[in-house]
Amino acid sequence: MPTNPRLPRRFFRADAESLARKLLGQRLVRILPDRTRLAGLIVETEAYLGEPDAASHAYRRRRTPRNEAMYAPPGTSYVYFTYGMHFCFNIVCGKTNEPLAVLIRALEPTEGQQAMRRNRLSAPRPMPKPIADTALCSGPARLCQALAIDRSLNGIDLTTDGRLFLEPASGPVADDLVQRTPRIGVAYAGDWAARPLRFVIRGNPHISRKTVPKLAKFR
DNA sequence: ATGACGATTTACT
DNA sequence: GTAAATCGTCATA
Repeated sequence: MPTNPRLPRRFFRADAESLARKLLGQRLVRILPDRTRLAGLIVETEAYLGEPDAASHAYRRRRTPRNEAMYAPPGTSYVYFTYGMHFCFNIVCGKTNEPLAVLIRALEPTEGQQAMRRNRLSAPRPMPKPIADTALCSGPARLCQALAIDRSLNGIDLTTDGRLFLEPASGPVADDLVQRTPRIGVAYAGDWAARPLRFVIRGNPHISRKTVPKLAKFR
């Protein structure tokens, strides 16, 4: 049976800012072990620029077991565990050995919302009320939970793997629909905290925050 | 071996 | 608006 086209390797062979911009409107697809297909359109991303970027896990070319996947070829996944309970999913870009990545921060769910909701209702904590569609994948850890993305998907090749990949969706998002803001949760990064490296589809209800973050304290 | 911290989310005032 | 949850990771020693 025919398989849908995917974004090819060359799509990811780009600097992090360009890729973060180009990923808006593209489709992220997750196939579960039972063959359930989950998918959503990317509506929020953040670029992490590697060596010079104080907010990046690869700042000063730091290389540890955790972030090893950042040094892999473009189109590799980088999934990391944080705050003792959450996973976040990135797409590695640039060239091999150049630790650039784009964090996927929110999706507009398009397929498998029922299964997503089921995934969200399990760990780490049950939720009291039904989850609105706009809250299903509106945050980097939420979307990982909804799509059942965990450590087992770290370092995989998104251009060939059958479990997690990207498909081209509606054409490029128009420039006037793209809004840039500072990145979320990187106040520790000094000057880099203020750089407008977060990309969102303006006004989309599935993004993680409604308002532009204000700059928190330095240190 | 130890301790400080985190590319977050949720509940609660 | 503030704080708790929760533990792998990494720098330091």
